Amino acid sequence: MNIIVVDDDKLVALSLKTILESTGHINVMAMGSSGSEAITLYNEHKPDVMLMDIRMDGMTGLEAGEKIIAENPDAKILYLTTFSDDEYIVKALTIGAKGYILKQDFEGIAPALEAVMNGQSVFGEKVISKLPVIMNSKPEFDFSKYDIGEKEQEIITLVSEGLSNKEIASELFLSEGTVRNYISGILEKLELRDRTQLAVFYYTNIK
Amino acid sequence: MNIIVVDDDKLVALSLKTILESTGHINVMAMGSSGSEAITLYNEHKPDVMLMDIRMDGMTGLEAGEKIIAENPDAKILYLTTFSDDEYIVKALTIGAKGYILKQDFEGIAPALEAVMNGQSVFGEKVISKLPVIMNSKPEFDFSKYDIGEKEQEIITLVSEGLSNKEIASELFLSEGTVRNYISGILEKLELRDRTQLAVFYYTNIK
DNA sequence: ACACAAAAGTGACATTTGTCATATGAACTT
DNA sequence: AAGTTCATATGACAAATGTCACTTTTGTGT
Repeated sequence: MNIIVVDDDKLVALSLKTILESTGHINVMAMGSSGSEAITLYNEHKPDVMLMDIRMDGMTGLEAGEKIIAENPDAKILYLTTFSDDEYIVKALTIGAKGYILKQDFEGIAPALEAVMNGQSVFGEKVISKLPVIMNSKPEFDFSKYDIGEKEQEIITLVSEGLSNKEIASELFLSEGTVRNYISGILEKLELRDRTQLAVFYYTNIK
Repeated sequence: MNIIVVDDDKLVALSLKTILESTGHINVMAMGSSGSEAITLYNEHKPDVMLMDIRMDGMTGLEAGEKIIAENPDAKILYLTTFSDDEYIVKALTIGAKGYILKQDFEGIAPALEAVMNGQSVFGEKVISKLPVIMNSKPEFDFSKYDIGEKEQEIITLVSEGLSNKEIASELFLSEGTVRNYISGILEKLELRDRTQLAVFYYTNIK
């Protein structure tokens, strides 16, 4: 199997080469240390798999990968990261990377390459378990930043379930007028105009 | 590496055993052919990895996997499927399976097992590319079922962006009254009460 | 040109909603 | 006890919303 290793840190790149070549059936065709180099090297050698760091000076591994895949739709790119970096996972997936594994797990790299070679996708230990969470949950909304208290949050929820003021009032044992006042305050703090915008806000930023 | 193979089809199970053992460093400790058997075998042998079919008579692989993982939180289960079966992917992920690969890809199974052994997760060819889509998209709402036309859909969208009737009217070059009439009709068809409920409906069932 | 249906509009009406100024009462300070 | 704060409440008002019966306009086929 012919691969290319791209890593900022030349020492890491070299170590990888050594480890991988010692397996006997992996051949490191070339090594690079930047995103732009990655693109050049890929086109020059067309490796079976490209093993690339995700964080690099200049062009990041993701940008480079995106370009490579745009030109070579079946390019196989396996990303390496130092710690599992939530934010990049989804991005890596969407550009069509074949995997996302941790550098530390050096024993796992060779098998991962094999799997990728066979058309599969590989993700490091904690990466996958985070996926369902990352994809669904919003960044956790900071109510306190807008000075919104407990009861107000409750009301926001109820409004966002489609309840009328009267219904919310009876649900919370408040008078309808009080509910109105609460909502009025919430709208002002969130700079919204009406309850529908509040519901929209809720579904876009909170739940 | 010690594994257990569980497959409905005993011929398949046997073929897998043969293929995998021929690699030299995979040992098939036991074989099963049903979900309930899987649970017994797992507890009896505590394999490094369990390779299991996802569809089986009686208890499915998923149910069995769920129970196994509940009892053994770091059990490593790698699912096999005949064709990539969208609906199960998410479920498999949420119960904490280590992978989801295609049976057909017999060359890929051994490397996948290696990777899983190393704590990684492996997904077959087309599985991962579907993930972002599956997780975000709702089942595709059937407007025609409610007899809701083009323009009505447009209005639903606008309402769900928080626009007022006046704004929608000017956006769509309609009079405000017409917009109201449209909304009135939509609410009736969808059995909703007001625009806020419509927005809620939108975010829960459509987008 | 006529007829017919679909799309768009109107006006009137009751409700709901959002805003605001102000009031009440309970729980704490001091 | 007087003062302060906080949550809750009231009433009045304007604006937005939803409903309905009915009209006008537009487009399409004959």
